[in-house]
Amino acid sequence: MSELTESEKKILEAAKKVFETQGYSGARMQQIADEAGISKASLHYYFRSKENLFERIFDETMSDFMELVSTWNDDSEHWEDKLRRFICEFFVFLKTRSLLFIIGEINRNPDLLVNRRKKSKPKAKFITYFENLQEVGKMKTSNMYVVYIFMHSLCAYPILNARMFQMTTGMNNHDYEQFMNNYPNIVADLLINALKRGLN
Amino acid sequence: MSELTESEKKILEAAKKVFETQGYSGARMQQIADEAGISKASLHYYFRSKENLFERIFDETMSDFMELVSTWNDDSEHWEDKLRRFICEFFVFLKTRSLLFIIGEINRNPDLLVNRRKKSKPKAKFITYFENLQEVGKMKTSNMYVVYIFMHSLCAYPILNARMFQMTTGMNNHDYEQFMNNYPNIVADLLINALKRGLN
DNA sequence: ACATTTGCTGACCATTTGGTCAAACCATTT
DNA sequence: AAATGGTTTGACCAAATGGTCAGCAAATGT
Repeated sequence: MSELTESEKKILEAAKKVFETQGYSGARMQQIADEAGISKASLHYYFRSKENLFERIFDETMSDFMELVSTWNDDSEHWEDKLRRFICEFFVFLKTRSLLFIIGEINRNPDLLVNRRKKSKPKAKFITYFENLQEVGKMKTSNMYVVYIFMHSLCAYPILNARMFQMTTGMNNHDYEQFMNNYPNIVADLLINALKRGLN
Repeated sequence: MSELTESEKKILEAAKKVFETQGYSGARMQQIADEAGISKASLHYYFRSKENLFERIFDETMSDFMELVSTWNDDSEHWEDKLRRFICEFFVFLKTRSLLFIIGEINRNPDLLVNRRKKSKPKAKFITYFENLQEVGKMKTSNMYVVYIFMHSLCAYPILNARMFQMTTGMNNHDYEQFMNNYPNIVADLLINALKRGLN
């Protein structure tokens, strides 16, 4: 199925690691080659340029995020359970992808988003789902854009900013991870409660 | 009072702009010189090295953040008003500093935090303030670490991630700014409500 | 008027870095 | 065994980049 050779896989894995930690400007082709255990010339044999390789990595991670954002299957599950499950999955997802990399690169070069804008849906399914539920009268009135942003912020930022939070709260790495174990459920509680109560 | 010459001010301003948008690796000494309207040689005349100039900029912004985090004057104002006012001020503050720059550079080189750890307070005043209020029985039981992280996340992330939120919600730049006008108050409402209700 | 310090710069340097290329290597085919 | 075609690399190149330095110019001191 996968049309990638062993070398290509190694390169992409190495490139991902280096780009995500160093950013485009900070990444070095030699470092990627070393990490992949091949020569720099081989790197250029498979991927013409740094720009080329970067786009490959960026697009892949970006696609993952976009897919997640637009994933919201409209089955019969009750919205509370659905939301809680989504938040837990969202959190796990965020821990394994470098969102900081994406945000940082977009900040450096906003065109990275402009090029993608065409492909993506105009409005996150999450928002329309809850707006519909609201119209049917199954839920108090809330601005679902706010709920959407709240959910993303509460899930993403504690991961993005983990190091600084560890410092300002006095927790060490282990404490913080422990602390984060139950965190998604607290977020779910808060949002479910806010939705039930209504948020304007 | 200010012991900086006109040239030094221009350089620092230019360096801040360039470092914050491009990061350390992406920043070019020539670009900083151009932005400041002087020669590259003059840049090195005032600040020995890129590293040196970077530290100056980073430390300044970092200090601003650390000061804000530890700012929580324990006056007689009611905690609800105090919290709401703080959130509004926090939000304005975040809009004028590049938090993404700080987080990105820390991610690239965690030592930047390790060196600072000594100077900073072990625990944010915010947390102890509300923990005390709780003990006196003026408030339901909540994990104040959670409240602390909630507040930071809800304020910072919508600014950090503005571009992607604009895309996934279908708002343009103007709409989003409009939307953000009342946002701090919604955050305050949510947190005050959560604290009154109790959060575990 | 002369000397000295200070601010500033063009020209230059050493190193780094993305990228190229001819040649070697290796598995498969003929 | 020779030819073939894909893979890999050391050696090399040109441009970019952080940094240096002798010297100029303008203020400042004597």
